[in-house]
Amino acid sequence: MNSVVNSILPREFYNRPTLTVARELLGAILVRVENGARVAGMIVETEAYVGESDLGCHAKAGRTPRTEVMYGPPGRAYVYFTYGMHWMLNAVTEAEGFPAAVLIRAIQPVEGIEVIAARRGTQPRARWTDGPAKLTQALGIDRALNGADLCNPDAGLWIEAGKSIPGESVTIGPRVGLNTVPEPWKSKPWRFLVR
DNA sequence: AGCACGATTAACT
DNA sequence: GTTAATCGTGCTC
Repeated sequence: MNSVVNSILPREFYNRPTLTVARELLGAILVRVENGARVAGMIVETEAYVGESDLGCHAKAGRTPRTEVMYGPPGRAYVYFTYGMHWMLNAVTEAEGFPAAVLIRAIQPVEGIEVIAARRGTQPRARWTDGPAKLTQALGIDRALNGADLCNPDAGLWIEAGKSIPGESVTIGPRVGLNTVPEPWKSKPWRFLVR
């Protein structure tokens, strides 16, 4: 193989139950291309947000300008702004018309270390990309990528197959930051993390 | 038109 | 452990 792009995960990967996609994204490589340069990291933490009935999911508000992308086809990026300053990256999952997505919460830097260091260098290396808003800052992801097709390399953002993470290396637990979300949604074990 | 709050982070006591 | 930063979104009036 001689391609610059290595096995981009296809749309069928995302067109499956969100929990399955969240689990299988662990070990995959999130790739951003800016001005022809690759900045990439291995995904080590994800969370699933599943449908209008999930009161932790933005789609609980139904179809609105903000949630529209989640109702679209799988394999697109849902990027949203929160806390007045942070961008979060999700991969849209399941069939078109059903709103669901996987939040990418942490990556381990693999390529483009200099670019990441330039953006995150004020912090210790171990904290460069260990949070959902940290990795979007490190990879230069913002509203311009909302709705981008992760299955089309022209968009400059995609996910490649990476290494398989064995079950004994995966920790599963409740999603983080859902402080005012009612039970049982607040405690659903929909967070996946590589030890 | 106004308001409360957020799938967070970094700095500080 | 606590808190400021900072503004888009969805809901109420």
